[in-house]
Parts: sequence; structure tokens; C-alpha cells
Amino acid sequence: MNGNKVTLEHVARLAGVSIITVSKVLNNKGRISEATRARVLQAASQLGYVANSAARSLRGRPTQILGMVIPELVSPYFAEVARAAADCASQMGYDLAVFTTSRDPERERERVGTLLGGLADGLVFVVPIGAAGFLATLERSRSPVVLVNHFGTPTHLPVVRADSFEGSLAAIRHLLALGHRRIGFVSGAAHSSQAAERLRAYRECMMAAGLWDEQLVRPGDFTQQRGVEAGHELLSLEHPPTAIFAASDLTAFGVIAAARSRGLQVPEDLSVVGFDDIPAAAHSHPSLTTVAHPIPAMAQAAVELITRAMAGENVRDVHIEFPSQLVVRESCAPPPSNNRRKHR
Amino acid sequence: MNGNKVTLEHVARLAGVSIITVSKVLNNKGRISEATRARVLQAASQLGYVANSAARSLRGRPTQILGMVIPELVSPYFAEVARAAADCASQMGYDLAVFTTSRDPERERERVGTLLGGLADGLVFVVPIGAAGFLATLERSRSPVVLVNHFGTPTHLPVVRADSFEGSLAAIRHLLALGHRRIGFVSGAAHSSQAAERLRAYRECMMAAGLWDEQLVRPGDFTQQRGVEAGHELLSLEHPPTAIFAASDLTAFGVIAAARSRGLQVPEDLSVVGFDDIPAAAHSHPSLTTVAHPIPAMAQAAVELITRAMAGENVRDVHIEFPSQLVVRESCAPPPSNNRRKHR
DNA sequence: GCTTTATGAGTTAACGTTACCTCAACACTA
DNA sequence: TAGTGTTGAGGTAACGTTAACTCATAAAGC
Repeated sequence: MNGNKVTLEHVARLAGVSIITVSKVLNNKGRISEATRARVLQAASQLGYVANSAARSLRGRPTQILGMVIPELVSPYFAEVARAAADCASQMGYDLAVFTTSRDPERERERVGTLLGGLADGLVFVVPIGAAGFLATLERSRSPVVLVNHFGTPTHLPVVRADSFEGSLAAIRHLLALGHRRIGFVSGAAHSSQAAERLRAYRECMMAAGLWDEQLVRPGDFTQQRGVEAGHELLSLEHPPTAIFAASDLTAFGVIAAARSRGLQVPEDLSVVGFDDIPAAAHSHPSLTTVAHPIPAMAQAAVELITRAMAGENVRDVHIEFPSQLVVRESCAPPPSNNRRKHR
Repeated sequence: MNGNKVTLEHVARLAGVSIITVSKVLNNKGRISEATRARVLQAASQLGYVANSAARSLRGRPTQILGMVIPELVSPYFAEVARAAADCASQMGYDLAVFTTSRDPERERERVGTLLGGLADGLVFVVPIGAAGFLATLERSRSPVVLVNHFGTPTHLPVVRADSFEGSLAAIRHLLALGHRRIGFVSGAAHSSQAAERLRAYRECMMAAGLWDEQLVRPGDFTQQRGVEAGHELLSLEHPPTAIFAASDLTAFGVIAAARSRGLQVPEDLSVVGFDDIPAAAHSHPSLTTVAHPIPAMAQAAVELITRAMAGENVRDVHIEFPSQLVVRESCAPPPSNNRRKHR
């Protein structure tokens, strides 16, 4: 692997001193004569010595590193969370080590272990899916951990999360208020608890309004590609929807692309609502009506919680929930049938 | 810090076996009776045991982790690089540990040490600024390292980078071809070698055309906020520019915002070119003409190089340069004075 | 009944680093 | 001169884990 690992011993031998002396020089500890110091530094530099942090952390030095385990960085939502957390951590004098797990539970467990086993002083765990047994283990280990967006099994671990239900409800009600009656839904990835919340809000609202139609719900996976496909599926229905609520902004962009390729105008012929409020949502044309999580505030809360936990404060059962909020922009309008009636 | 660290010893004591036996059970090595195995697993689970990866890596096990050291995740450019690399790494069976350094050279050195010192099998180092002595050290250490976007001191370490000069040249020539004569420039952060390349292209091109005017160059820092300020500065000049080339897309958005707040239309009254081609550039209104780095290809190349290096292949002096490319969209048009002349 | 073999468990040592201690040499004070 | 303090260096042990051994015990083969 690593051609020739340079250790303290190599440096010590070259400088003609003991290992301990080298360690002291490099850590600025103890009293060392200028001559020795110079010789050691010269030797270390010559050999390209880099301290082995695994060994160092094994000796119990705090690392000033916060760990973050997150499913992926590919989706803008997670990228934003990582960004915001890195920002907060940096402001508090910590560095953030971000690990992606590709949603593989085994890997997740490993990465969490890597981080808590000496590498990081604390851990922010962005939970993709309720890993019940794992969380219980984590809980018992009493390591400084904060869960972000955990919706599954109840836990005593501190949790920071954003509501998806209320915001989704607001989105559907917004469409209903505009006069829409056939409202399609493209869901998020099957394993996501956030996706489940969004679907639940859609279902409850539509059922309460007596507008529920199973045909109007299409499975999705948060991606733009799937948005295109699902958009075509919905718009090919005998009674196509006049509005579509997508479980992510990317999916919403896909739906819009599908609509355009069929000659439909957004929002004149089709209203579209997304979820996430990624930066592109504000810059797109038309700008996208969407539901926003307050990501910076969430990251701030998570980092603050973890530092409090590391300081020894008891944060058991601290649960902080942030509201989601409908951001009305340009991608929604009254349904075309209403307009026609008006014009006649 | 960590309330009660659970080690193999604790598990062993509870299960009534030796430390080694526990290690064997948890690693599926050696021959263990079913009864013992069950007891050990039960004890480990009960105590919430998580292996200390520092100790483990100290014993020389490969970690299947690639390290990435990157200045920050806040700017979309770096976020995209991290995303793309995580994607590639994941496809090759590795996880990516992303470290941000806030551009602090001391931290940078530390993080690189952390990663190479046992945590990661290899390192992708996204270089913010030429840290000459550090790179020499790294080079001598013979660790598997790939530099991304290194432009400073020559090195034998493998380098993957994207050109900024040619793309910037193309951007300025595009504006010249449209008829612009007064072209403003908002530079990137002072310490960035990429920013320097962009400025160099602007200067050489404008000087060659006999259009150089120092007033037209404003210092920037890649941010949107600074784009707003610099935009106002440039548009307040006695002879304001009819086009502005910004060293980043965010800055370009800032310039556009400044122009709008002064009642100017883009691109009718002011043409704007950005740099980076962040996702929002395609979705903005008007969509942004910009210069793109082929980030996915770069990430792919970097990850491939690092895996080759880890496999023992000699990658000394391998330098791969990707071209930057002008992406023409809607934010540029002929200057208004030209139109007037035509109309008269 | 004795050797061979399989099985399950434990021992030892080492990875690279650092906290804590010891120790030699020398320069002061009383 | 003896005692005290300062300076510079080295020694020992420990962090948690695991590879390579060793060693009992019991089953199988002759």
C-alpha cells in the first residue's frame, strides 16, 4: 500500500536521537536544545514524515474533528446539509469529516464506527432509513451523536429534524385553492422516511377532499430522470392532472421537462410544486414553487447539540423539529379549464 | 469525551472469554463454537461495542476509504467536485471521506496527515493554493496522492486539473465578437491559482485588443455578495462596461442582480458571462453563458489515478489536463450602443 | 490403548504514538 | 562541599486491535 511509511523511529535514527525526543520536537513539548531540534526537524522534513493520526488518536488526543455520515452528496439536499454543517463546524473550531455510505447499512455501521473509534470527537448522523438495532447500539455506546432527520424508531439520542408533513399539506392546499382537482404526485425513494411523510400528507389531504385516485400517484426516487418518466406517465392518463406535486425539486424539474416536450406550458397548462428549495429552484424559469427545509438552521442546531454533548452536557431525549415552509414562486397557476370557463 | 468507551476487553469480560476470542468472533476468523459465538455477540450488542478503527488501522488493515481534502463545500464548484468524486469512489468500492480545511494551511497539513496516517488508503487533494514545501514533503512520503487543480510549484505527484485560461479566452473573444469594447472583469479570490489564470486570460486578451483599462478590473472572492458590490462599482464608472466577465457563476448572478437593481436588462443592456457552470446557471433566467470545467471527467480521472497508485502502479509525473469550455446561453447579446447605431 | 487430527480457546508481540517518569550533567546557592 | 535546581535527553508503559503462534481437550484412526 504505502510504499515506505516513515515513522518516528526512522526520523530518530537519522537524527541520531531517541524516538521520544523526536516526538517532543514535533509536538513542541518538553525542553529540547536548539541544535537537537534543528537536526530533528531537518531529518523529519528530509524523510517526509507525517504523523500517524491513528496511533495518535489511540493515545487519546482529541482530534477537533466532527464526523458526519450522510447517505450521499449527489443530491443537492444532502450537499446543502453537508455544506451548512461544515460551515457551522468551522465557525466553532472544528473540521467536518463527511462520509458517504451509498445507503448501505453495513457501510453505515462501519463508517460510524470509524468516526467514533478515535477519529472524530463527535458524530452527526444524517439518517437515511430507520436502522433500529443499530441506533440502539449507538445509544448504549454513549458516544456524542446527533441524529438528523430521523423519523423511525423512537430513540433517546438527540434528534434534529425537519417536518415534511405540514409543508406538503400546505403545498397541496395551495394547489386546491388555485382550483386544481386532479393533482398528481411523484413520490420519493421508497426507503426514505421523508418521502413517506410527503406521500402521507398528499394522501390524507386528497382523501379528505374526496379527490383521491391511485392512478395519480407515481413512484419516484428523488431524481430528475425519474421525474421526466413519471411526468410522461401522469400526462398520458385519460384524465391527466392539471397540477403535479413532486417529492423533490429535481423531480419537479423533470416533470417540467416532460410537460414541455409535450407542448405544455408551465404554469399555464400545468402547475408544478417541488420539495427542497435547492438553489436552482429560485433561478429556474419559471422559478419553482416548492417546500423548503430550513437547512442552515438545522445544521446550526445539530452542530450546537453535538458540541454540547461533547462538553459532557446531557442531551438525552433532546428533540428539535423545524417546520417546513411553502415557498410560492411562479410555477403554479389556476388550472386551464378554469381559465377557459372564465373566458367563455 | 466519550463517556465509557467499550473495548474488546469489556465485551470479553462480560462474555467470560478472552479478548482474542471476541476479536475472532467479530471478524469471523478462526474456529469458534456456536455457544461461545452467541455469547460474545450478545455481550457485544448489549454493551454497544463499536470497533476502534484507529487501533484497527494501526494494525495495517486497509480501510477501503479514499480521503479527500478540499478547501470547502460552501461553493458549488467544490461541492460538485466532492459529489462527483464520491460517486466515482463508490462505484469502485471505496468510500470517500471528505475533509474541509477552510483554506488554513496548518489544518490542511493536519488533515492530510490524518488521512494518510492510517485512516485512508489514498488521498485526493484538491489544492487551493500552492503549498510548496508541503507538497515536497508529501511527494517524498510516497503515499498514494493525487492533486486536483494544482497550478503552483512543479511536482512529480500525479495531477488532474482543468484549464481556466483557454475557456476564459473563449469567453472574452465571444464578447468581443458580439461587438463589446468595454468589458469589465470581477476576479476570484486573491489566493486562488484558478482565479489568477482567469485574470491572466482577461488581461492578455484585452491588452492584445488594445482595450485594457485597469478601472474595469475589480477584485472579487467568487461570492454572489461580492458580485453585487463589484457590479455596482463597474456600472457606476463614467464609461461603464457593456459586458462583464465574472470569475464565478455566483459572482455573475450578483452582477446581474446589481444590474437589475439599476434598471438594466440582461442581456439587452448588459452582457454577463460567468465561470463554473453550476447547476443554477442552466436554470436561471436568463440562463447564464459561462465557462465549464468537466468536473465529472476530472473526478473520474482522479479516482482512477489514485486507485492505480494504490495498486502499486507508478504514477509519478502523470499530469492530466482537461479543457475548459465556453457554454453559450442567453445572458450575452451585442452591446446596446451597437444596436442604437444600427437603428439610426 | 496409543497416536494422529480436528477443534476451540488462549498467549505473545507488535502497529506508532505519547504521558509520565527517571536520570545524567551542569550551574547555581548557602 | 553539599544541597538544590535547571536543562536536555532517554526509558517504560499503555492506548485497542489483530496475526501468528501455542496449547489443551476430545474425537477418530490404527
